[in-house]
Amino acid sequence: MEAAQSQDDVLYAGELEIRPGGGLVLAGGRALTLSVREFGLLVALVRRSGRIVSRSELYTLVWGNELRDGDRSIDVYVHKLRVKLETALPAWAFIHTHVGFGYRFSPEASHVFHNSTTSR
Amino acid sequence: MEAAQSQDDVLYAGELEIRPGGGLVLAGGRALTLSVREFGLLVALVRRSGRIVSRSELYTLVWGNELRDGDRSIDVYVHKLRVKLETALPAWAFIHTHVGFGYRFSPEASHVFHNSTTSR
DNA sequence: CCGGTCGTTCACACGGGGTTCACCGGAACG
DNA sequence: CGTTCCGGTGAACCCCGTGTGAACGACCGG
Repeated sequence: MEAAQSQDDVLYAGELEIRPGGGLVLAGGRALTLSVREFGLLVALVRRSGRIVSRSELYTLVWGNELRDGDRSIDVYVHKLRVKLETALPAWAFIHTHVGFGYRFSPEASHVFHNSTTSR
Repeated sequence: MEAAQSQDDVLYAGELEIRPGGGLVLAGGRALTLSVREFGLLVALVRRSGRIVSRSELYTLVWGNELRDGDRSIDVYVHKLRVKLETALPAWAFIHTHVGFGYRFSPEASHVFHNSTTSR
């Protein structure tokens, strides 16, 4: 499980502000509603920003025990997280898949179709 | 197969930064998306920088068994790697062919057409 | 009880990855 | 030169890893 951190440290990642001690996530100033698992997963990823984290490591960090073969919980929760993050901040992509390796957290501009700002 | 290395050693080669334990490659600071095979091949080559590595040795290192006669996997994956590396760092050539012998990894300035910086 | 949320699991869809094949051009060789 | 060998390259193919919607049961507050 995640090592306990001081109650008042704050993580920043792009437009995100995360208070691991308070269970709070602000996306562009607005609060996100995350479940316990979603929040734990996000914190685990953010604390390892830029690195690829394997599924089994993520599972151990957030769920607290070993990832069983065939368990898809990680995939499902990554998806739930992505949906909420993208809903809040459509212009950004945060969680990147590295097939065969795991997931990497890094705020990057999403490849939005170039509706040129001058369109129409 | 590759000998296990400490999880946090880092290989540098020109503009490349490679974390064998983390499955991550940074090219000029930006993360590259490599498949498992591509990554293994790159690591094997970088760990032998400057030396010529035969196809069969590469195959044994990355695939874990003997290279069968007529198997072109190495060629294909060298090509895939080259494409991704060149896309990320057009000014550099990393993997050099030695016909009849194998491949040699070495970051060298590529012979780019001198589009003078004053072009356009 | 009743409705809602949450975590887990399942089923199916989908795309990326690994392998193989075919074709091509260049190099080496006689 | 003509032939042969070797590596480069694009593409077809199938499988597996991942994405995704939904069902299900546990739990909780009202």
